[in-house]
Amino acid sequence: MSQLPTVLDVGRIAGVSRQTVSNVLNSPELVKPATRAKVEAAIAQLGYRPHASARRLRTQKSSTLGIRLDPMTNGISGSVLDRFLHALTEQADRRGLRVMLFTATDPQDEIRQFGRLRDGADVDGFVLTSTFYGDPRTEWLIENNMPFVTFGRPWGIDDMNDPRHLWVDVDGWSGLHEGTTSLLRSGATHIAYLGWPSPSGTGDDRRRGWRDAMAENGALSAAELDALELRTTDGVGQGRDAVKALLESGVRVDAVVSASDSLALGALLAVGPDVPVIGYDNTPVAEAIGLSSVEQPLDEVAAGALQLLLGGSGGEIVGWKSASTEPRHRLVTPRLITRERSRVTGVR
Amino acid sequence: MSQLPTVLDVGRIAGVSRQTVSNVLNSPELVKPATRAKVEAAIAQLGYRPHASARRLRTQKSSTLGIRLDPMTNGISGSVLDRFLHALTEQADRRGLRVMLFTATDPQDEIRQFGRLRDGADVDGFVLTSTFYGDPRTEWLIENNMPFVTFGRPWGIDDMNDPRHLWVDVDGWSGLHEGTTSLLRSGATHIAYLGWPSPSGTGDDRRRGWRDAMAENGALSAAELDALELRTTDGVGQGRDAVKALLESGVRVDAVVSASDSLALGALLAVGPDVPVIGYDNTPVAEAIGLSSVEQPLDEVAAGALQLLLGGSGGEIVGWKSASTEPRHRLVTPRLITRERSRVTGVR
DNA sequence: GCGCACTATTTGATCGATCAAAGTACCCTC
DNA sequence: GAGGGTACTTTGATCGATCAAATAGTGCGC
Repeated sequence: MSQLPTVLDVGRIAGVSRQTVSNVLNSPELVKPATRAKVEAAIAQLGYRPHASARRLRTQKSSTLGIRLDPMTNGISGSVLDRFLHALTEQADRRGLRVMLFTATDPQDEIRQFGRLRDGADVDGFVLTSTFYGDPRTEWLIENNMPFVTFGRPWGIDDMNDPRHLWVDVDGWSGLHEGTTSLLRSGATHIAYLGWPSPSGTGDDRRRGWRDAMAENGALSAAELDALELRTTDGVGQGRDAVKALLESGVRVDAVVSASDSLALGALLAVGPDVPVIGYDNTPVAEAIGLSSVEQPLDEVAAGALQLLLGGSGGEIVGWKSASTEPRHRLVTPRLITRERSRVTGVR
Repeated sequence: MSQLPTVLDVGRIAGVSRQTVSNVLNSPELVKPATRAKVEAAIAQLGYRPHASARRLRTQKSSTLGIRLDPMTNGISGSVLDRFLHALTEQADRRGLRVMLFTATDPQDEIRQFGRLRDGADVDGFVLTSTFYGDPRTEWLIENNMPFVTFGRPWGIDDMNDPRHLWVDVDGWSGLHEGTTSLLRSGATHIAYLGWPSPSGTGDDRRRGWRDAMAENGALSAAELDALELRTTDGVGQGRDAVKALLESGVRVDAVVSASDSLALGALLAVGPDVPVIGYDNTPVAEAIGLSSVEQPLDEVAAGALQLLLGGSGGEIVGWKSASTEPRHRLVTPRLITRERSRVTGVR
């Protein structure tokens, strides 16, 4: 087990000083091409890798992002965070960043973790998921000057355009608008919406997508739309019960669009195999069952998050203080995955 | 933005030297209680946190574990890794360890990443998932003296007792044995097994659980058992087709046990709502659909993995070179989650 | 041929912690 | 009271990199 090579060893072999080796790695434009080639050869020969901790100590940067792993198993939609995490890790890697995980029991605890990770120079930026009304976490991060980006819009009134709050989100409005429109085109007119109780930033956004598409179509009155609008907490059973109640009340339902695959699956159980249903998130369940669903382009979300955090300039995590011309947020458009027909029926 | 306090600042306030502060943190038993109290007060007063990178540079340890995030969206069972990851992060945190993610395109690439992360002192141990026959990764790690533990037994002939290979696994045999036995007790005799093609360490293990339970019961001959044994690649469609073919061949099937929830869901589609089916992994799909399934106790797996890696002694990641009396592996027993009845039928 | 600007490279200092070795008390024994 | 042990604390050196400033090397104008 020989010692790992250091900049000094590389310099010795290449016949230059340690600083020149450092420059080749960090500011190649300062080094004469011929010298650079020699150094690069020596690096390759020794298999040299910079010692990340030493670099961090000196630069006071970790090139690492922290992300909290959700405590609750999010049921069916848990895989969304999972896929996002994968996309984020992959893209971060490509930019020389690492991703470190942590857990927290509640927002207050999460803030404590922010502090710990920052003080230890473990991470120098955070990616937050599942933001909510009046989220104390973003406030803390802004006050403490920690770079961060959220996956999810800030849902407060003015926050959305706060230049200090970088965010990426998926345009749920567009997803449900597209889904609803596609059903309308196929001949359905009485399309129900199955979503979550207000206020829910994400939920209300998706609901408006359905409502606007229905309004554009013009076949139904506002009162009729109100009747087709269902709200319940997330879950297969809840979705099934809500739709079942709607049907029993005698309302005509040609199709259902919903705010999640869980609810959509519940709807499927209630309406039977012949009424189209569209879910949201395109989870493995949707694929397995043959349920149409709105897919969030998580690669794009991850790429956008990193781009905002890095401020376009390169490997440096700068947060919102990047050049003032940089955009502060990004809204990506989801796409509808259409599947043949559900294989689930309303047994029991 | 004042500078973060260092050991020196703490020492100044407490009226001791930097090393004493360090000792309070790392070897409190060396410090006189009265002194320790003063130092601890100073630490609290300043809100001091040790600088992780500086410590790592000096000790050449990172107190960080690396784990690869699976590149493929594992379909339905992806959530297993997800839940494991959460359990691991939480338990690691409790022991002062951090978890860092990385991705890789294939085993060879993963080995490259091992090297990068080790050389940069980013991590000092790895947790591997989804091991397979003749896995080159474990070999590399052993040769390069990197501590690691696998979630999954090494499936080579002699590897299972190799003292240098620490592993934790779930006793798939037991899971299927229990599932099969429970079905037998409820009156079924012709229970089919739906699993993956050999050789598959995990799959063959689960298959034996079924087979042994059936043999103990003694109602069927070996030839009859052979006829009830199905093997196909993982997937809902594949499972459905395999079971459908079996039924069409005229074989009697009272129930089905399977190696995964995906296959189980396929089986459900083929047999209809009145034949019991048991899946494996207890994924959100199983819960949503109302499918009985074998649940892996991932908290226990994570705890076991860390215990093996830390060798009982405390916060130090030592790998297999811990005290020779320590156990080298751990097999945890899954438990069967019984659900009322499937809600899925064989439409289309 | 002298000086100035500019480029390329090297040297000294430093980031914040821990290791190793060297003090400093204090107590005990013969 | 000299020597030796034990308990606690401090000092000097170091981990591997980068920053800041100093030094060599080069070209060019006049």
